[in-house]
Amino acid sequence: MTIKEVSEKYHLSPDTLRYYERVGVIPEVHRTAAGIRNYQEEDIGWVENAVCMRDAGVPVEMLIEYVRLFQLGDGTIEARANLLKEARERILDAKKKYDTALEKLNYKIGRYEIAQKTGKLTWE
Amino acid sequence: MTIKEVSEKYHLSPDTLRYYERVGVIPEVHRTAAGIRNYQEEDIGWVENAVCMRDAGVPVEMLIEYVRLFQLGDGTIEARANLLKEARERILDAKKKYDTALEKLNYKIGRYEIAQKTGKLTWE
DNA sequence: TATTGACTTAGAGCTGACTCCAGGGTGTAT
DNA sequence: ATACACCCTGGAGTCAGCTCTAAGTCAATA
Repeated sequence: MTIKEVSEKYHLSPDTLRYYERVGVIPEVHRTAAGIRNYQEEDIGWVENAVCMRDAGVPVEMLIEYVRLFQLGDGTIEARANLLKEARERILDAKKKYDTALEKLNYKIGRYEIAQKTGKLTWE
Repeated sequence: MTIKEVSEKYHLSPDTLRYYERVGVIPEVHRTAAGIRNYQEEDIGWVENAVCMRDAGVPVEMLIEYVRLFQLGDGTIEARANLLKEARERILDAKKKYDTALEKLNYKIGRYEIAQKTGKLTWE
């Protein structure tokens, strides 16, 4: 799969894919004899993972660290597990904040819907 | 309430509070005769709201636009309601992505817990 | 064979959201 | 009255995470 195909499949630019590889968010991608990136299933798996984690706000630094540990082999299993657990905690914390904001928004939107009938907000 | 007290209450720096005011994330704060910020309940309400929305990833630009519309008065009620609904949609979308990432993480962490007993991951 | 278009790298540039700094004013405790 | 912690502004600096540019390579088509 070419870089363009992967970029279209995962809605990120070829530049971003190259950037992820360059800084180590994903390991080095397979190449053709001419040096052109030729994404294998393995590479695509890493991309999919990176996109998923980035979408959940996991920092690039953390993904880089995970890949680094992964490449060091089985001795880093515990460290990697801890990293994953930390990522999970961050996401759970962020989700709580999202819920707080949603409650506030729902309340406000409710008030606005009443206001749209009367033409004015009675209090803020 | 001084800027320092507000900053401690909401865990953001005085610089950030001044920045929010300068760019319009919150309306102008009340001042003492000497020109020192003296946050009233009203001002604090805006700060609380800004913190809550920022924590949920609502962009600064959107908060600025809301404050701008608010200050234009009742004629902007519909526009403000739409803005709030857009914010809600964004947050809901982001939450979905967080759930996808959480599922992935839970699955992986489960595999790592098994691996920690055997000392190696059998497949990746 | 010449052009087109997608690929390559290294490195510079951009955006959003702060964060810091210089130079100066304020307020209160000793 | 002087020290000290706090406050002010305008503007520059920082950081994460991309995004773009220049200069060049390669494969396929007219």
